[in-house]
Amino acid sequence: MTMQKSGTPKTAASKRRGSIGARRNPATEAAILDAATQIVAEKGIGGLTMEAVARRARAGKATVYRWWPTRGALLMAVYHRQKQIDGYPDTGTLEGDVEAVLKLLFAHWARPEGAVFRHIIAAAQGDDDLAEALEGYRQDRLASLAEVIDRAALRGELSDQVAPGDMARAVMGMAWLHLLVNRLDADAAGMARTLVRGWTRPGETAGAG
Amino acid sequence: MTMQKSGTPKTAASKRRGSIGARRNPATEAAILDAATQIVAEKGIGGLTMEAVARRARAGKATVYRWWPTRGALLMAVYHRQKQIDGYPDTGTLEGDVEAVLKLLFAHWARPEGAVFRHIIAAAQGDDDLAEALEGYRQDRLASLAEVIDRAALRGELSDQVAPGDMARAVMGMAWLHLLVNRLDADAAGMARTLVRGWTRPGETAGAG
DNA sequence: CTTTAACGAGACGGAACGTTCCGTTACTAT
DNA sequence: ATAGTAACGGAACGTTCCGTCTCGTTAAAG
Repeated sequence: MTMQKSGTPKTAASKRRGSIGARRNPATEAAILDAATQIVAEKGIGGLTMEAVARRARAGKATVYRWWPTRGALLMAVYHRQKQIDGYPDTGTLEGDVEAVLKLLFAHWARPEGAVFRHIIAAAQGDDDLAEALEGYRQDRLASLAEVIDRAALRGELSDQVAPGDMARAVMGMAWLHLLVNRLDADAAGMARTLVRGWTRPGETAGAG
Repeated sequence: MTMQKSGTPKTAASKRRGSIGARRNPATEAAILDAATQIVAEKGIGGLTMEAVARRARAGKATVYRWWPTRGALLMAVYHRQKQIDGYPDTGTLEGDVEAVLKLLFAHWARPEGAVFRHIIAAAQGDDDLAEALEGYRQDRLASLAEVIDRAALRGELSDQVAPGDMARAVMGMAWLHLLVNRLDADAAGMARTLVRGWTRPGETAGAG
């Protein structure tokens, strides 16, 4: 008499993670995030379906949906899990700092797991919730860049002709552009030079009407 | 014996666009691109399914797929159809030109049809063919920016410390960033100033490393 | 012990996918 | 004139994924 229904092995604890009671199972959370990370790294965002994640994690779809109601939420969780770039190095000059920032970002994004971020930006274009989450994260990153710029200001290195906020956005824009067009191998030092130094000849500041 | 199958009105030419022989029907192409444009403008990229396009255009799905094998290809066609920004104005200064470029781009992207571009960038993140098409378009845009920068060089306005290619990419990055985070109302003049003028104090060029 | 909630598994209807037929149409080459 | 060719609208097909919903099981909380 086969008591169990279908393929429900009750033999060992090795399989079937199962509930640990009326509370969230950390092992399940980890398994789902692991699965999602692997899938994105292997097949890109196109392969990341809630079904595929549940399958690989040996989890029920309901469990996935319970904790991450949308694919965007799941993506964001995957990225947050591995973001640990919080401070940027202090090289002594603004240009050196900007170069270091760009190199750090490019190196991070070039990793298989780091590639998730471009898909987050992409998905945010059609997902308001994700767009909001991304905007929060972006402001956080801008604040980090502001610290770099503040340091330059304390050194007395900064011009008062341009707004620090725009400086941060220029760096971010340069970084995102190269991420989105898959040019993470570009010359970060040259970019930093272009951003930080003026484009016009020194002392000749052509005053715009 | 009912000769015609199902609902095949043979009464007038008013309905059923139909074939015009063994060649592509321009009316069909227009109808499909019109439908796609309308759908994106009305419901955003999320509503743009091949089925919906075929429905609205009163076209067969096979016809849509015949000419635009992927949604990305259709998106690109919609955008190409309405892109007519080819030259940028000559304001007399690099900073003025960059400001004009940014304002033109922001104004264009802010239009309901112009919003397609951000979805193209998004879709390109997971579609190699579209990514390639986007890259071609991007190079074309970079070339346009190069013209602006060349004009400044001819005026003798340009510094020789930074690469013109990086200048163009910095402008593009700034523009794309604001497109992708829905900040097309930002201060283009300030951005232009930040990009073109140096960030550091004039005459004090802090030599890095 | 009873209640509660998370767990794996999977059935369900719906939507869109991309493909494949069909019969019709009209240009094109013979 | 006649046959060949290819695009057209339309519809049906099987597949995949969606998000919701039940199950029976498990173990903490009360």
